[in-house]
Amino acid sequence: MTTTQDAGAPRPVATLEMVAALAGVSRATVSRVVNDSPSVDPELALSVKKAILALDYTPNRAARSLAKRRAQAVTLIVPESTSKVFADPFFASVVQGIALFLTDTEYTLNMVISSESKPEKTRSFLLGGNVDGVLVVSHHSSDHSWTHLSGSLPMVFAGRPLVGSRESYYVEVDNERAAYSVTRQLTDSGRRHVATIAGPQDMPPGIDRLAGWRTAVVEAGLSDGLVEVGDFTLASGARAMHRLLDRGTPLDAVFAGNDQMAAGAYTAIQGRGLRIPEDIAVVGFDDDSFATSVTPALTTVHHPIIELGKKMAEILVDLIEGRPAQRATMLPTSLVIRDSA
Amino acid sequence: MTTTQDAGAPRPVATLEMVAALAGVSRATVSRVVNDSPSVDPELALSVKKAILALDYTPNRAARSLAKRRAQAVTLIVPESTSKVFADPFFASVVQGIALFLTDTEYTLNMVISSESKPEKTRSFLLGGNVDGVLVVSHHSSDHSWTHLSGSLPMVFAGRPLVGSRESYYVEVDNERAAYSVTRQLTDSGRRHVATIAGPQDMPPGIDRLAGWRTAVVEAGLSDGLVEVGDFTLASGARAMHRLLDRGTPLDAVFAGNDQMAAGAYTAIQGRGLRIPEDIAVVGFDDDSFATSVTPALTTVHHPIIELGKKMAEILVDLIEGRPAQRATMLPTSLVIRDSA
DNA sequence: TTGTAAGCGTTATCAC
DNA sequence: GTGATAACGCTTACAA
Repeated sequence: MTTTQDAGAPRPVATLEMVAALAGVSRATVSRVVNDSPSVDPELALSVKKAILALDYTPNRAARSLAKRRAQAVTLIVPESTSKVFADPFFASVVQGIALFLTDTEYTLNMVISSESKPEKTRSFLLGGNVDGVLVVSHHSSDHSWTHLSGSLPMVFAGRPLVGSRESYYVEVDNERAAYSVTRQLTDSGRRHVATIAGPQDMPPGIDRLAGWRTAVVEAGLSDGLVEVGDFTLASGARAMHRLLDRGTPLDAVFAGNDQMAAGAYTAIQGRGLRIPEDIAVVGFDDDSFATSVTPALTTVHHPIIELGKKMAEILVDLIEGRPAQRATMLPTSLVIRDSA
Repeated sequence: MTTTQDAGAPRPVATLEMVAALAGVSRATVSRVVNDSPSVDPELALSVKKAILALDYTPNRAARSLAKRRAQAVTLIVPESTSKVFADPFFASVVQGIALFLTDTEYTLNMVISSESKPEKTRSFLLGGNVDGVLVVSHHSSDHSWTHLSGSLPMVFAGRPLVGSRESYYVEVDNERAAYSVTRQLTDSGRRHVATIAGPQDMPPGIDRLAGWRTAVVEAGLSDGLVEVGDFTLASGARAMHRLLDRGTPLDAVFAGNDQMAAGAYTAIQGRGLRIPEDIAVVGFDDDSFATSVTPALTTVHHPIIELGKKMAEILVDLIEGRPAQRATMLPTSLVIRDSA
């Protein structure tokens, strides 16, 4: 047991007032310099900047928010229910993109776990003026329970919300088109029994990617019956692949709804002594860390996830600051041909 | 550059003043009720509470921070360099634990990416009085570059820092002991050629777990030469396992420094047509989602990661509020016997 | 262009 | 116990 640091005596932080005194100007002028107002004598500005540096002055966020009537903060809502989403590489990258963008702005990123037990707490936090905008990142449909807040607070979603997509702001990729094109990769190379491990059918990405696959196989004159559904986790991919294999029908290729499920499919396929891509070709979606962790490296769709996060943050800031923004933003994907198909 | 267009509907947030008016008391009294001060007439308190509810009043954080000279916020520093840490299930769970604990406090959790390009920005943010405490979660040694701030700001680390551990606050498990015991699981069951895929040797968990393995194999009279080093990623585990297998020496068991590397080892082992656990037994460390995603399910060490995050936050809050706290906190681990060994 | 001064919504120090 | 009233550090009309 040791003693603690003294929390009651904060270290001396310089205030705007002190800067003003040192520079021999009024606080208003310092404030103008700090917020680089257009109209301020360059010479004065210089001496103010010198004083700021000398005192190592940093504006106090609380005071600033109070005066501006802006929190200067955006909140990321993390659904508590699914602790898995947090470990999801998709989620991780989106958050990274968000944080990266916000680093260059005046906004701070804070995170709340949307406790289902007391949604009121989250709600009042969000609506209490503590936050200028909200970001919702979740694959899962049930987590769009915050959609109704979008009337009161700027809000941007990662991916089209299942409901209320017409009045929501969101950023996504063309899942259907991308799924179609990666499946074409399979059919074009002569595969005749192309299955899919689809994502949850109550989630837009799950639905849209399945649709893209279907279009491609039908177009190639193949059966669209080889479908098993997973939940985007590695384990579910493995189970779905086993079910596919257990059908006993011919199978020479599979499109997994994301790379994690593809990795799961790998374990099932290789666990049965089959070879990728010789016996079964595999393609995925996302191009995340799983794609290059597996052997052979996975052919997949590059999903610009970090960009997606950045874009979400950018749009949110636009919204907060009253700039016009598009409701639906589509980011481009690309095919990444590796060794699995 | 006019920004006249306001985003969304700036809903009327009730202020303390309004509550006071409605309840027919002074603002001071309302404030006392809100902060449940001991001395306030129960009857008055009740009517104030009623007014609060009626107006859906939420205290303004900025104003409160300003008056209290406390940010009421703690910051999580995320190293930018390693975008991988973010997708690391360890990281994800720690953050989850932190967020869970903070939900029940007055503190807000915010995240900053410690941009290496401009460390000054991060530094001034932290030291500018915007934050009451700092949490550092990183497996990686280089990311403890913030250690020097711990003199100026309460700070808690996930895991013992490589340097300055005597004067730092941190929470961890007894990595060496746990690694020893899970390795014993292997030696006790008669395995005679027990290898390890160690974590990075510039990181305490990597070092300590290797030491635990070594003690166990030496104690069993076995060779301690079967060591390959990975970086805690799945891919590195696979590569290390291949190197182990390529040695051409007998091998019937392996302890991987974490579950991700164990999963990588699985792909290498099964990819070569060997069987787990018949040919090679595998054990891991962490008991994360990988442990149950692989087949056969992985025998591993349960690492209470969410608890670890909670504990970190708890200690940080203690520190902030001037309560005494232990510098080193050790959390218990347990063995989870599944099917891989 | 620069300064004065009035807030922003709370908390805290006093008297009463 | 309760209520004025002065901070808290900054922004922003409004003057000068």
